[in-house]
Amino acid sequence: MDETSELIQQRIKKLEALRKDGIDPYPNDFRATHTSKDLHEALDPLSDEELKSAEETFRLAGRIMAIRDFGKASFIHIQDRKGRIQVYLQKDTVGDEAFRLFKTFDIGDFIGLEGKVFRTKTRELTLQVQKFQLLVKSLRPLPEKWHGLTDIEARYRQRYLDLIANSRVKEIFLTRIMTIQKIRNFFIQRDFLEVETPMLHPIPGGATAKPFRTHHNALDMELYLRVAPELFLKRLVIGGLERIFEINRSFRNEGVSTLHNPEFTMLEFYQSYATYEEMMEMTEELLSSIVKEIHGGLRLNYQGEEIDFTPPWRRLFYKESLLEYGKVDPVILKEPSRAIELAKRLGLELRRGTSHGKVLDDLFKELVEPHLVQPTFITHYPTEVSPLSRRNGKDMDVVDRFELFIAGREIANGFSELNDPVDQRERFVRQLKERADEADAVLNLDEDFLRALEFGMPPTAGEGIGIDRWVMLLTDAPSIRDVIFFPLLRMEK
RNA sequence: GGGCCGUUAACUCAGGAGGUAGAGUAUCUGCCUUUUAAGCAGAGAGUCGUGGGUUCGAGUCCCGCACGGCCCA
Repeated sequence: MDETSELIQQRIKKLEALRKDGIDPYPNDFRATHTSKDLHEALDPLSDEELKSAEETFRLAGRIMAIRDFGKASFIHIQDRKGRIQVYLQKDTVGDEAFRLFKTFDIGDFIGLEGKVFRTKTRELTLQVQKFQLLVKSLRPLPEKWHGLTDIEARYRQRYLDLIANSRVKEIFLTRIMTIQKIRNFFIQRDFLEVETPMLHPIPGGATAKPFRTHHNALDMELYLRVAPELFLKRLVIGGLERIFEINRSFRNEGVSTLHNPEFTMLEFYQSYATYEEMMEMTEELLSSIVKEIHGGLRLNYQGEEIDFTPPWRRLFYKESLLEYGKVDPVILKEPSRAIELAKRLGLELRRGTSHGKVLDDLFKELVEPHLVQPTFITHYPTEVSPLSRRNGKDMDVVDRFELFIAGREIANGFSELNDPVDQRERFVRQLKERADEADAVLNLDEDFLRALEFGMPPTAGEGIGIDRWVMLLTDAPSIRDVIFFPLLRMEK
């Protein structure tokens, strides 16, 4: 503890004085009957006469957020899990000794209250306290009442203070929580089962991202934190769980940015006897219903841009998007050398390789993605960059896959699943060859997954949705760190 | 990894051109029984992120480092 702080020293003295007077500064025997919200909802609509005749006694508990002291009476605001309410204490009502005790309380302390309700001259619903009890003595001063906590680093490191001081922050996280609940309900209603699959993977798969490495001591085994749950979820589909979803963490050992946190939450879902086209429709339904429930309509504002979620959303072939938004010469879609030429001219580094598909993908990220502000499905991706997707029946070089873009960023990725085990093996092998020159690539063929596929996977479509990014859109958050309680930061000092 | 910006009291912020640190909130003391950013009077509170350097003198200028933010890769 910061021993030099005068403010903390003062509060420790108060704590000692309480103990000396036989008062437990940390009791746990108070039970509230109501929350602040209960009172506001039930009593705000009442007339003054109705309120006066209400004889009910209420018990509330909360943290003291403001004190306005008048010598022989005090107004305070307390904050509980549902909000705030004003409280009035009078010396005459609570008694001299109790009032003296109350005067030692600080902003930040928790207090239990019992009393009746009235409305002040300024028409604020207020609890007139008859009895009260200290519930917790707080030893550190809270952030300032007016500006709150604005230091970004402090807000992330001490999220508890951010939550106490900035009501908007609590709203954002409530939206996140509600969103996940709605997603869960959406799938349960459609006869999907929520499952959990391993986060510790012997072979990282399901996405081409750098994994975190770890080690199991007893088994003396190298393990990786999963980069995606995909391959385990498909094993479950093979096992007969035809409709499943998982909402949980994946980990990617890559950069940190406003769109990337090393651990992030993904929804993945799989439905047998469905195609990527049905997945697109389900995505429209799912996401627009969430927007409607949270915003009351199908439009929302994200960082100054209005986004309209009214279905159906635009669908555009991958290559066409390069022509339309990227304004590229059509020859670039056919001639790998010309594509590389353009990429170099644009100053792209092409670190993922110079195959035609990879280069087109880099061009797509650079030229097309930023323009996809309204919800847009890009479809017909090159097979080369889609190792887990089923080939298109009419064109073997593209797959039955889509990615959903909103506000210039990828939100979802879905496809008809590749269930041809021979094709899957070939694509894995090709992937391993391409990555052989990457120093930190983990090169392993997931033989068990291939064996599982050989038993036969029903025709299935699957999809992943980045929950953090989706919540950013819903809450107008500019950084992914604003929607993750504890984003990864370097150690203090 | 590169560029730019930030780090001053518990919190929010000022500190011109280098001269030894300020305000508001919070805290403490006094007054005040319907206030709500309550009010009035007074007081205390600082390793100016950190380590060097320049200088008679550094919060301020220079260099390194740490942490954070934004942009780029």
